[in-house]
Amino acid sequence: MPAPTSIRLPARSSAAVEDYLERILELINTKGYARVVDIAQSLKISQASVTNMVQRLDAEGLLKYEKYRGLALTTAGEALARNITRRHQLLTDFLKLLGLDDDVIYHDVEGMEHHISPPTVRAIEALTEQLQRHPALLVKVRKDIDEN
Amino acid sequence: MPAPTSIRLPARSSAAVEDYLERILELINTKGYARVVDIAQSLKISQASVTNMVQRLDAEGLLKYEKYRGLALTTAGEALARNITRRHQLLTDFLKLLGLDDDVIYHDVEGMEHHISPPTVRAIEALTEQLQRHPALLVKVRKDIDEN
DNA sequence: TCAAAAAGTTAGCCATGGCTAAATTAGTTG
DNA sequence: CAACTAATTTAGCCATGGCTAACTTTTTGA
Repeated sequence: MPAPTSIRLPARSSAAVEDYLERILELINTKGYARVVDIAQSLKISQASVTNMVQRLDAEGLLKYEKYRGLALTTAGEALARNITRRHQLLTDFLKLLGLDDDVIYHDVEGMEHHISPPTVRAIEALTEQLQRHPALLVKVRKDIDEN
Repeated sequence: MPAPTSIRLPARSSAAVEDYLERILELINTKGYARVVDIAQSLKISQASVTNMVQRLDAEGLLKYEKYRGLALTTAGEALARNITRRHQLLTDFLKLLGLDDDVIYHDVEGMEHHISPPTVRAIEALTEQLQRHPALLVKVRKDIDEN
């Protein structure tokens, strides 16, 4: 049997699952761990809700959870979380390029990110790259926005 | 009292409410009316669910509904529906410009449209206009996409 | 006109993903 | 090491927005 060349991602995750995974990865990256209380504070939801979801994510194989102890992302969970994070960052960069306010960007990305398919991600990626090479066009866009 | 110069839009609508209003306006524009059965078929949900929501939209003042008879958007409902439709069309046009497939566009717009605030709408509008004046840049973007 | 079909409604159910309150476990500290 | 505190878990609830099945109203056509 040949070595696997890619990681199998779960079929389709809900927006809630994606939000949890994204935040868990971020906590692990910044604090080194992600406790229930940390996740709850970060997502501004109750600890009870977090416990529930964490148990579900364990059942789905996206993380390993030991009751009262702690959790760690599985390979699949981490791969998924990285994908989600990359998409989030790309969208944020793109809207930033257009000159939008940080709070607007935060709000809109938070809502949109779960609904953008890989082809659209690639398209926005390509567009962002080209826009960065055409500052003059961006200047015009920002001026148009301000004039409204 | 001076004449009102603008229509008061409801505070904030759920994604479901927005989907209903958008589809109802579309049906009225194309068929001249929007029956429960039409809405149900168009949104691919049951007639029972539509009846429920239509009664709720009536209670919220977004449309006038007469049991067993029919419905008509109120001024507020139509204004909201037009806004939603305009945002939907703008997003579709934008993604089309990037060269994405119609089914991808349909899927992504359907998901994203409810999460994009007015400033971002304006920004994408301005960007779309500028991109239309720079076909060369769009060609490059589409080439980048294809190369991936 | 009147019976069958189509449309609409109601009742009751389900899943998702929140919540609070109360119970339990783990960690800390005098 | 006991007791207090913080963290976690459980139980039970709620809202949203779907569903099916059964019933009612409206429309249609022989």
